[in-house]
Parts: sequence; C-alpha cells; structure tokens
Amino acid sequence: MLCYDILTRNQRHVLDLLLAEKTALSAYTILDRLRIKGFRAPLQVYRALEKLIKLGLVHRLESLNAFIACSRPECEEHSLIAFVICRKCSNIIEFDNGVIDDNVKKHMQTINFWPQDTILEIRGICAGCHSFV
Amino acid sequence: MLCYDILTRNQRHVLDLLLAEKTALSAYTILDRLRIKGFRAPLQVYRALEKLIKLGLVHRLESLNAFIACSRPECEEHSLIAFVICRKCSNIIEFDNGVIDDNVKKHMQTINFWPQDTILEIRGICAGCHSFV
DNA sequence: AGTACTAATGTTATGCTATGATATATTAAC
DNA sequence: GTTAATATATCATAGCATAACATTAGTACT
Repeated sequence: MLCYDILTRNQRHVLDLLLAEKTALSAYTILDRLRIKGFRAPLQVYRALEKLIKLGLVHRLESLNAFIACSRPECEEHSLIAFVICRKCSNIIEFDNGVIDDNVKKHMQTINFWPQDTILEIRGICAGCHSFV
Repeated sequence: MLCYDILTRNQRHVLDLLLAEKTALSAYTILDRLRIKGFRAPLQVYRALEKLIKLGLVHRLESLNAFIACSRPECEEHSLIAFVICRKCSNIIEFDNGVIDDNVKKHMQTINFWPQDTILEIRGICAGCHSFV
C-alpha cells in the first residue's frame, strides 16, 4: 500500500479493521470494534475515515451509509469507482469499468458539467445467491 | 401524471411540495413545510415518500439524504435514473442515458449480477457556476 | 348495510448517522 | 526551541430513519 506508513495510529486502526472485514462497516460499528483500541467517540472514527477516503484507501457507500476498504489500493487512480451490492448476502464487489467511465464523461461534456465525484452503486442479487432461487 | 388521482392526501401534499420546489428536500424539511397542512411526525413524510418512490414519482438522492420529484413522471420506465448535482448552486438535474445504461447492463452480465436498482449520482460544478470562476 | 380485509394514518418512543465547538497533544519545519 | 500544521480527545448537539402500536378510512364481497 502506497501511503500506509504515513497513516496515524487512529487511521491505521480503522484501515486495518476495514481490510480485515471483507464487507462494509458503518462508522458506529467501527467505533464499537475499536473500543478495545481506545476509541471512545464517533468523531475519532469519522476523522480517520475522512483522511482514508481522501487518500483513496477507503470508499464510502452512499446507499448504505457505510465504509469499505478499497480493493485496489495499489492503483493510483481508478477510472471509475463503482460497486455492486447483493441484497441477499450483503456481499459487495468493487469494479472498475473504463467504458462506462467514458460514457459518463462524454455525457458530462454534452451537458457541460464538470464532474468531481461519481457515485455508481448497483443493488441486486449476486450470482451465488441467484443460483439458490 | 399517470397515477396522481390514486394518491392519498398525505402523499399528494408531499408530491405537490416537491414539484413546487425545483430542488431536493430532506424528509425533515418536508415535514417542516407541511406542518401547516397538519403534518406532525417524520413517519408521515417517510411513508408518503415510500409510496411515491415506489410509483416512480419521486427519487431519493443517496448522496444527499434528500428527495426530489421525478422530472419525467410521464415516462413509464426510465432506462437509468441518474443525477448531476452542482456543489456550488445545489442545482440538481436528472438525466437519462441509454448508452450508459446499456454498458452497465452489459457489465452486470459479464460479472453475473442481477441488478435491481442503479444509483448514479455525479457531483461537480454545473455550466453556469463554472463560468463564474 | 354489515363483515372482513387492506391500506393509510396518527403518535410516541427510540435508534442510527454525522458534525460543531473547544481544548490538548503530537508532529514537522525552520 | 519556537512556530505552524495536523491529529486527538471529549462533550454536546443536530440530522436522518424506523419500530411498535392504536386508530381510522377505504374496498370488496355477501
């Protein structure tokens, strides 16, 4: 990981937890899990998350109010950060698709909009869960 | 509007308000504006919103925790419901893009995922605000 | 009309999510 | 070592959302 050694104690605790879990956690769940490390208030979590998100090591899932470690922290830049979220098993998969990204960028040009952040979250049923129907 | 006459009193109050405002409102803002109509509790708003969203007359903006009237309620089905949100003027524009939708669907097929809801919200600076820089 | 069913409403209470404000401590730069 | 910037700790508060339960209103059928 590129900037792991730059992280502070709290930031590293939060990132380590999110890397250990494979799924997304809410800020308050993170708080509870890190009480053993001395965390006592939501702000400790939110401030660490803020930095980790800025570094691209963690993403926020807007539709879940939850946070997940980036699955490709080695990448300097994603073309587009996007997620599929299974409603049954709650599994979350991050994906990166240059074609979709190009489509979006092109559309933004046609409507004359300067995009800064793009949120793409797709909720549905994953392959594993679908085969159980 | 297709199903306007089916709506109940509370649902109609909420929809009318959202149609009058051009922007997105939080549930609690809606509650405050509708106190004059007799609204007293958040649940009255949330329940009306739930129905309106199910009917496709209102959309939820996940990145804002806010709600906005659909700008194309006459459409039975959108190919993809997507928004651009200006960080400066807070203006919100709904858009519909078949190419993006097709490529998302295509990607979902390749990863074997059954999509139900797709959230696409793009935050940045709109043309009007950008020209002031 | 009366019964049964379904959907919507009203209300209280509660829980989850997020940030403001202030003071202290730590780190980096000069 | 002083300064400046960043991170931390803590308390308080604001904002968002739903559980649970009681009541009312509308619909369908006999």
